[in-house]
Amino acid sequence: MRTVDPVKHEEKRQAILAAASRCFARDGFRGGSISTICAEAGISPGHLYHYFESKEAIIRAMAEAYMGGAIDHFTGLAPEPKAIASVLAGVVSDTLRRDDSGQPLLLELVAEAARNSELAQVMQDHSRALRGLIGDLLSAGQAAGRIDPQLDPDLAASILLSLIDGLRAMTIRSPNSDLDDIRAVVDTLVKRFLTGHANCRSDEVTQG
Amino acid sequence: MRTVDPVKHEEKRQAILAAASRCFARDGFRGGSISTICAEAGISPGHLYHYFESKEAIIRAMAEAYMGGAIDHFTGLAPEPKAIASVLAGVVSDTLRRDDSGQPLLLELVAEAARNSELAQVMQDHSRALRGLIGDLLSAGQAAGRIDPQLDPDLAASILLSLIDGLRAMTIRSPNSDLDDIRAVVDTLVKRFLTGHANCRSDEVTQG
Amino acid sequence: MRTVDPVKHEEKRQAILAAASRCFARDGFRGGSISTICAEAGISPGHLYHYFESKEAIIRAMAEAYMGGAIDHFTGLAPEPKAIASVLAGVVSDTLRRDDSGQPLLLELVAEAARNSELAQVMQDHSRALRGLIGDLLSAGQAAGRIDPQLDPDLAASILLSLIDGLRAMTIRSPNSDLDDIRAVVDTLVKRFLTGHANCRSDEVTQG
Amino acid sequence: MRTVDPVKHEEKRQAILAAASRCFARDGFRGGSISTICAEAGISPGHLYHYFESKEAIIRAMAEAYMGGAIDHFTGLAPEPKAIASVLAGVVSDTLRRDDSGQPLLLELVAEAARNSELAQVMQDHSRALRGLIGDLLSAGQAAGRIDPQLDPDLAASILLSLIDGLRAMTIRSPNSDLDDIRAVVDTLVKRFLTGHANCRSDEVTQG
DNA sequence: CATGAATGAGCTTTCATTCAT
DNA sequence: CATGAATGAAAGCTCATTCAT
Repeated sequence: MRTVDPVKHEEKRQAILAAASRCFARDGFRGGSISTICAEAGISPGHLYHYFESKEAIIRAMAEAYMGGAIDHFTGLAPEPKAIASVLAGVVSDTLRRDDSGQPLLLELVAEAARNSELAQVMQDHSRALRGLIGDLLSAGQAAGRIDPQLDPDLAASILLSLIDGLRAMTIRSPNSDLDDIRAVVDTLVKRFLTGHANCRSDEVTQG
Repeated sequence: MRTVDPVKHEEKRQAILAAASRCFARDGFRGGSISTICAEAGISPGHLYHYFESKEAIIRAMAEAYMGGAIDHFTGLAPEPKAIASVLAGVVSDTLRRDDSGQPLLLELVAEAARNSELAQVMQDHSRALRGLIGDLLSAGQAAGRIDPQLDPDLAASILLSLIDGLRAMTIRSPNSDLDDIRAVVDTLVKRFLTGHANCRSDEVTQG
Repeated sequence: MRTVDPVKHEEKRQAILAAASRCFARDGFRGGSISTICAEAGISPGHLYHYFESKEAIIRAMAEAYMGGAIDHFTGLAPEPKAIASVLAGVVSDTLRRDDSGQPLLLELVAEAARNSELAQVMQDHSRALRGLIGDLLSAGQAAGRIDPQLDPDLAASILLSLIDGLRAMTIRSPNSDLDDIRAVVDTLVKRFLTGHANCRSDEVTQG
Repeated sequence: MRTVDPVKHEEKRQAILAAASRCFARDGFRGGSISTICAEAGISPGHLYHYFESKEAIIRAMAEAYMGGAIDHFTGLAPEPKAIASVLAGVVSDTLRRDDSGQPLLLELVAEAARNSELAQVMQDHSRALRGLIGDLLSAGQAAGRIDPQLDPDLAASILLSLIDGLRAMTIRSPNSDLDDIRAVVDTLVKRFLTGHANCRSDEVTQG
């Protein structure tokens, strides 16, 4: 009757979650099977149920981890108020750069949330948190006079998140696009949107 | 020697497709089963295979119909060159208005296309077509001096489509948002993006 | 209310049977489907049931036709009593020559008869008839002093038939065999068996 | 960390194979269903797939086991060179004696091999091996002066195998035959064929 | 005579989950 | 902690057969 090492337990849990991510990214939530995940994680199916009570629970945990990552990403951001528009434009357009193999997962997650209320809850909570973080940045930018003061920070944040989601869809819709070109235009779009200023080409704005 | 009405055949096919849409919207592509679809369509499981050779084929047909609808939507648009920015802004923000029960389907479709190459093909073809239609509108707008001439029409179209996709995700991410507020901001975003002009609040732009 | 032309009816029946033969030879009795047969015969599934009451009935009719062909083959044989051993040896070894695409059917038929009593009956009746025909030839040969008089004609006939069946299996077991070589040895075997004489090499016997 | 006994696994595999043999012998390969096999083996349908990856795989394994048995049978044979003709005659005619419930399976197997290339390969490999074994016996007999030296051992072996196959068909074609009578004649046939000597009635030859 | 729409049982296979060891 | 044997429901799909037209 040994005591369980909670650290090891958590590590294993994370390893399983990572394996699940890979499987789900490859095969989708319905297509990825428990036995595939077990094979990928190098454990037996019976054992997996010591860490997660169901497939559902894995998906939920994964969703939390996935979106938690996004929150960390934005939390880490603490730009000079003057540069906020540029930084946000960069964050959005960087969606297209990250060679995140989990890319497809986000869309899968959103689609699944549309019919799984528990997942929907997780998603809403995280989206609210994200909106809050971005909204704060925008407010700071407005205080510094670099963001159009008439924009509602929360609504604008909401739309920026939508744009990020949409760009993930784009890589599937139009996989042959030149990502650098797209990024430049996205950059322009975000800056024009946030500043409300004329002629906000990337070069000019970063100069100003 | 009675060759039966091909019109009836096509009608039935469409009815099955409609039933499938409802089921897939409710349960997802993997979750929606042939037997559910048959129940919804009021036919026997065996009979469905007189109309579609596989579940895959149903999904493909659905994808084509779904995206074909979008193309029709944009093809129907023939705005005054002067009003193009406004009209496109309206189209984008209207994504949020349509109580299209097929809403969740689009994301599902994109997620599925990420791992189903045949579906990916359908999607790419239609996306290209859509981009072309919107790009033409933008070119016309540029010729009329109402759209920023420095924007590449195809890239800009691509991003508008992404935005539409992203807005669909938003209704899931933040179902409690006030859609009218969102629409107003989206409107602003699109106009600022396309015109490149300062202070492009909806009211002002439509006046100009 | 026209009167049915019985000749045309019978022709169609035969055409369907021929189509069924091709399908069954290709796919087996269980594997060959009614709809495949209909496609091959160029008729609709519903119509097929005007000619045969069930798939079973088709198989039965086919079995009868198939074995009837063998009976015709042997009935047509009316050799000089002196030559009977040679002729029979030729008939047996010719099994390997006929490019009868229905070859596999015979084995299929026998295997099926092992578990389908109705088919078994058909098969037994025809086998008895065949044995009778061959037995008569053997008796004639014995009367002419060219067949070992100690052989029971019916038993010997039975074994010759077995040999024919077995040779059909051989083309599947050893498809790369040189059929001419095999035929020569089969020839020797049959002659030695029937005559009971020493050194019955084909050349010598036919001379003698 | 308990890796379970691979012996038990193999035993279960064999038990399933045995159950499958019984089902296939009764219903044929296409007629015998997975669920019937599972019922016969006393396991659940899902569980069967821990042992065999498909129905096809079961059939293949069965074919291998079945034909492997025949090889063992012949490998076990190490007769005095003098007695080879008798021994082989006995082996052939014993086909009719064995109350092997798998009898019908062989024909089914051959028929199936005619349209299943993987099965055909298994069958050809085993047939070649069998021919080799019998051919060696015949060569030994030839060296001992008891087998007609002009016979090609491989061809003769091929034909003996065919005869065995054919005798299996006979029990279906003519189930009312007196098997002992048949066996005696088969015995005669084989001896006459192999020795090439006159009057090789069983009694005489075994004396000589 | 002829069609093909329609059925529904049954097929092979997959999979989340449980449990004895 | 860890295994993998075992379950059974449900999946996608096929097919012989019937029937209105």
